[in-house]
Amino acid sequence: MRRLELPDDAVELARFLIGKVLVRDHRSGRTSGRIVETEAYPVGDAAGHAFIGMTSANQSLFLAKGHAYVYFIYGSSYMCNVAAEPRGVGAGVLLRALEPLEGISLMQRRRGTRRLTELAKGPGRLASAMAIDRRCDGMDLCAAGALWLGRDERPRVRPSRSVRIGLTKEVGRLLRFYERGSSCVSGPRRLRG
DNA sequence: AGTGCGATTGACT
DNA sequence: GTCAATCGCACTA
Repeated sequence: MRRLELPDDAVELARFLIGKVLVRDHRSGRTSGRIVETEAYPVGDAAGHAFIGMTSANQSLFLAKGHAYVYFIYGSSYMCNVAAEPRGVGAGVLLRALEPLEGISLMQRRRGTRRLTELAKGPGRLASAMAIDRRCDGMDLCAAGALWLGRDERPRVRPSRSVRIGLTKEVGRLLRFYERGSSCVSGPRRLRG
């Protein structure tokens, strides 16, 4: 698959990434999945981790667009984001769900379930299924490496959008994108869910 | 040095 | 449907 050319801001990137493929090349094997759900955290968004300015924890959000920002939350889950702006500007897109494509048995072992629709439904499960952790933080997802973005063979449908999930700030903004009809999407599948 | 809490999940009623 | 576990980090002092 050839290198992806990413759009210029977080909202466009979140929309763009629906229907693309996330590939993980790990020593235990390759896993990949079609991205079916994302959320945008644009510049100036009080719900975004970049809002407080650059710190040791969020610095990868300020890398050039296409770099991974991976963080650990609730003592249990890793979240995988894609930086969305030029170097020095903090904004990103959270990857929330995948439809598994390659390495399904490996994902099943990592997740402890055989159900395809539950392997990567939700950001923490996505990271777990793909063996994404702190070591992936700062990787360039548009370069050759252990974690990268590619295209899917299948046609892309126009993403639906809704409010974002789990936030206490900036609650009303329609910055969640998802593939309508996919059973791998987490959470509500209607406009104001 | 102590406190509060978060872009969640899995277990349970 | 509800709810607690769990831990790294920002913030206060």
